[in-house]
Amino acid sequence: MDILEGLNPAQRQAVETPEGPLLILAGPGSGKTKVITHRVAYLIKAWGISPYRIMAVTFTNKAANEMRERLHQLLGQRAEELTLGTFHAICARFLRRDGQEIGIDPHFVIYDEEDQLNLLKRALQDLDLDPRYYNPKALGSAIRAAKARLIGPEDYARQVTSYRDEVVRRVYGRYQELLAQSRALDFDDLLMEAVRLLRQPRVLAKYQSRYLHVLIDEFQDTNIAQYVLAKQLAGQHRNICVVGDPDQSIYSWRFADLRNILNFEKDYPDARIALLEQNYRSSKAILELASHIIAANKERKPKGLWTENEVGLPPTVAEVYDEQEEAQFVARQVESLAREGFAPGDCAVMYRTNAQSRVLEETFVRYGLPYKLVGGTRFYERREVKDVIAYLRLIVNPDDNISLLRVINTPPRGIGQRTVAELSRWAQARELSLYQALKQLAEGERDSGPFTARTRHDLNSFLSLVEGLAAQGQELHLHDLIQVVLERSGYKEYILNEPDGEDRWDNVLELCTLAQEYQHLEPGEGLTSFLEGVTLVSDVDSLDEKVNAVTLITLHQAKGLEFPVVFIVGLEEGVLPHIRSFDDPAQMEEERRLCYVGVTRAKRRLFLVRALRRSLAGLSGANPPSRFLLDIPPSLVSSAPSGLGVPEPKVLTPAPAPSLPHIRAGDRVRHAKFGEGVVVSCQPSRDDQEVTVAFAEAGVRKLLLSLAPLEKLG
DNA sequence: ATCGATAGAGTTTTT
DNA sequence: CTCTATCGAT
Repeated sequence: MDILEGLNPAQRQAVETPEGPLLILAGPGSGKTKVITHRVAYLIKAWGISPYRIMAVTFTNKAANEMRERLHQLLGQRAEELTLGTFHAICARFLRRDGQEIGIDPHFVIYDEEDQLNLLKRALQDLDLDPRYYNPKALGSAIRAAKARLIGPEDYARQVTSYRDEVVRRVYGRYQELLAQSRALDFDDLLMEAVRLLRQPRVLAKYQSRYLHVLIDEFQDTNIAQYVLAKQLAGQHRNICVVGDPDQSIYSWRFADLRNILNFEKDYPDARIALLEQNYRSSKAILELASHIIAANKERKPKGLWTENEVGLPPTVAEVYDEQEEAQFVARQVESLAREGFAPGDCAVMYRTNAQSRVLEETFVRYGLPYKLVGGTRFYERREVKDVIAYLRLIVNPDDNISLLRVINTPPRGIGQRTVAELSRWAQARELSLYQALKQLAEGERDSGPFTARTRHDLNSFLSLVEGLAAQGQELHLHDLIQVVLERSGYKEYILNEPDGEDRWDNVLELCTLAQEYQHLEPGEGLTSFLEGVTLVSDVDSLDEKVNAVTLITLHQAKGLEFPVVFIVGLEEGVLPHIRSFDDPAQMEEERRLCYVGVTRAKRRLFLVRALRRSLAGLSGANPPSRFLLDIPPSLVSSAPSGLGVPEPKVLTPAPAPSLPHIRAGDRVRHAKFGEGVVVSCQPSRDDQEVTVAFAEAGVRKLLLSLAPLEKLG
C-alpha cells in the first residue's frame, strides 16, 4: 500500500497497528506528525473506516490545518469529514451542538484571559474583596488549576483547608455565576463542560459509538480534563492512539500533567508501545549536543536517539557583552550565512521571554534584515480589535456583560464610571445582565432607577444601538455587518481621532479582511464561527513560512517547528533557566526541556548565545552562563569570536566603513527596506553617526549610519 | 464626564 | 523601561 512507502519499520508498526490502545513515544524529528497523518489515511484506505468516525486532536490550529491539507492530498474530499482540531475547538463544537442537554446556550461566547480577568474583578467587587489584597491574577490561576483538574465550584468547596482556599472558593463560585449570567464560557470551561456533557449517558453513547478511533498528538502537554475527555470518547471502542515525548513537556504551568503519558500503560494495560528513535531532522552534531543537554534531567527515561544525517558543523557557542551585541551578533551571522546559501527565511531566533524580542527587532530594522515576529502583543488582543469584537459579540449575545462594559462608553457617549457603577448595582440587585437591566429601565416608565433624565436618555440610545445592530446581525453578511457596526457606533470616527489612529484603524481593517473568509456562510452562522475562530487562534497559526524573513519566536511557540538555522539567545542563569524556576527542581527540569526543544528545532546550524550583562526592566545586571551551557562538552562546540575580554569592542560595533557615503541633512537617500527619503538631521554619536531620515513611505526613522543600508542618491 | 499628568507597579511561557 | 491605574484639573 502506497501509504506505507517511505516509512521506517518503527513508523510502519505505529501506522499499521489498527486496534487497541497505542502509545507512541517519539523523539524530536522522528516524524510523529507524519505517523499520525499516515495512520489516519491508512485506517481509511486499508481498513475502510469512515473518516466521519475518526477524531484527531492536535496542539495548535496550524497543526490541524496542515494535517487536514496533507490528508486532503492523500484522501481527497473525504478528509473534510474527519473531526480534526485542538481540544478547545472540538469541545466548542460539541457544546454548540449538544450543550443544551446540560443547560448551555448554543450562542455562548468564549472569554479569553483578559475577559476572565475583568470578570474576576467584578466577582471581587460583588464579594467586597479588595483586589489589591486578593490578586485577581493569582485567583484566576487557582481557578484555572481547579478547572484543569475538573474540580467544579461545588467540589472545590469540599476541599477547602485554608483561608486562602476559602477566598478562592467564594470567588470561584461568584465567577461562575457571572459567567452564566453572561452566557459565557472561559477556555477551561470548554474542556470541563465537555466532560460534563459526556457524562450524560445519551450524549456519551452518541459520541462513543461514533468515534471508532481517537488520535492525540503532543500528548505530553495534555491536562487531566483533556485526558478524561479522551478516555470518555474512546471508552467504547478503546482505539486510542496517543503520541508524545516526555522530554518535550513544557506546559506544566498550564497544568499539563506528565502523568497522563506515564500512566497510560496503567490505564490501558493492553496498550502497545511504539518507539520512534530515528531522527530525520538534525545533523549528528546537533543531535549529540541535544542529548547532552537533556541527559542531565533526573526524572526521565533515557532514549536512544540516532540519525543517519551527516555530522555537520559543530554548533557555535558565542559570548557577547550585552543584549545589543547579542542582537548584532545574530544579525551579522544571518548576513554571513547568506554566503553559505542560507536565506533569512531559513533562520529562527528563539528566546525565553517575549521581552527579549525587542532589541532583536530594533537591530534587524537597522540592518535592513527582514523578520517576522511571532507573538508579542497578539493581533486579537489589540485594544481596537477587541473593541470591534465586543460589538460583534453583543450582536450574538447581548447578555455578554464584559463586552457590553467594554463598549458602553467607547466611543465616549456620556456614560461614565459613575453611571456604569449605578447600573451594575441596579442589575445585580435583580440578578439581571446589564443588557436586561437596560431594557427594563427603558420599559419601566415609573421606576427610573437611580438615574437622571439625561443619563436615561444616554443609556437608552446605547440600548437602541445594540438592538439595532442585533437586528442587522441576522440580515447582513459578516463584512457588511462590520462596516455597519463601525459606522453606526461611531467607532470609526472615534478611532481615527485617537493617537496612532491610522495604525489602529489599519488593524480594524485587517480584521475586516479576515472576516472575508467567512463570507460564504449564512449571516448568523458566519458571525458565530468568526467569533469562535477569533478567540481560539494562536499566533503560530498565522506563521507564514513562505515569507523570506527571519523568524523571531519564543521557545514555547517553537515546539513542533523546524528551521535549517536556529539561534537560541539569552543562555544565562535567570533568563534560561528562568529565575522563577530556581527554587523548584521540577520546574528547573522543565526549563531544561525547553532548552532541549529549542536545540532540536535546528536542522543544520545551531548558535547558542550568552550575554555577560543584560538589562531587564531598566536594571542592568551581570549573569553567569546558563547551567545548560556548562553541560555541553566543549569538544562538541566551536566558539565564536566575541568582544569578551578583547580590549577593542570594534569587532562587534564596527566603525563606519570608509566606503560609506558622506551624508548631510538635506541629502536624498535610499534604504533597502524603507525606500526613498530625505535626511532631516545628522548627529555624531561616538565613532558613528545617527541620521534622522524622513521616508516617503515608512515615516521618520532614526538610523545608525554604520548599520543602516543607506545609499546616497545623486 | 473627560482629559491629562503623574505616580506606581509589574514584567514567563499561552490554548 | 513601559504599561496601568489613579488622581486632580478643566
